[in-house]
Amino acid sequence: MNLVETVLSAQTSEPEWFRHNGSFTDIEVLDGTPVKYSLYQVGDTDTFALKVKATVFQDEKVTPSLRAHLEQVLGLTDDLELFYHKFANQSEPLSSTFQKLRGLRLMRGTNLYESLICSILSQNNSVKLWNRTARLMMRHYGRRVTFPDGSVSFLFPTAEVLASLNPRTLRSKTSMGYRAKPVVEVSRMIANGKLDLKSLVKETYDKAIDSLLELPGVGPKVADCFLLYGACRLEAAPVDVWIHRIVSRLYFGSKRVSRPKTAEFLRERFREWAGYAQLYLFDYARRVNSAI
DNA sequence: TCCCAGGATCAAG
DNA sequence: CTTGATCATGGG
Repeated sequence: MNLVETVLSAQTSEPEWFRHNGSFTDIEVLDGTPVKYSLYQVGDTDTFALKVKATVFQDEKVTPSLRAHLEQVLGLTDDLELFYHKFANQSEPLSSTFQKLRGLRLMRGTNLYESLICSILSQNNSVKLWNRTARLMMRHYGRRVTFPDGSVSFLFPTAEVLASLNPRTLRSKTSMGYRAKPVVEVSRMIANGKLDLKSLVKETYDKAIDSLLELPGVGPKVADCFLLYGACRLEAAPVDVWIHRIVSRLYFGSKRVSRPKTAEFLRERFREWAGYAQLYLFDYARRVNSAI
């Protein structure tokens, strides 16, 4: 496990965790109650432990829930060694990313609605900006929680609350630009029962994609983002500008390939590891300057 | 000032 | 099925 690389990889469909001198902090509702937790890694990449501290109300027993939550969010059961082994041959360009990124895991969200909205916010936006937008949205429209240690946090707003807003109001409060309209529209579809994400993600990949593409503000990349990070569908490979560039360079001799074909290529080549391949290529392209 | 950021959408070719 | 213009917003 490489916790720092994993959390800082910007590979999430939920707002990034806060970083505080060596440890990360996040809030999550577990068993109906907000839990604030901080964690850091001890040991090295191959032999490690995660030290977790939770701030809870009263004497709630959150350990089992928190453990299960972190296991899912950090992909702790993903068999990275199998992944490395499967694509270890030198003729596979992906293998050149393994050394630097060893221990990088794919983070998942745990809230379908939040993942979908954040994926919409991320379109044609920088990670920094869409995260700021999401935080503003939480502060303005999310439930306010005061933890026993005195700290105050805001949860992600519900679909009902965002559905009740005028898009222009949402836009002026959060500077999310033209994305306010689809955010409100999707929220209304969920609030009035026309859209059920839970049943949507139970469909096959192709069917789920088709349904998602009918939603306002949701195109191929956002749909894949939601399926991969929000719904843990590891066969999805979102193609953004970075992936588009690096895949064209590494696999097509820098020849221009369309985005749909890039996505299709990744899915067919890496199958159930397409999401992970995308993760490693993305991180490699962004962090290793000479890669592009 | 222009270009870019984890794009989507619509009109034309 | 591909290309171009347009869409807000802040950073570089």
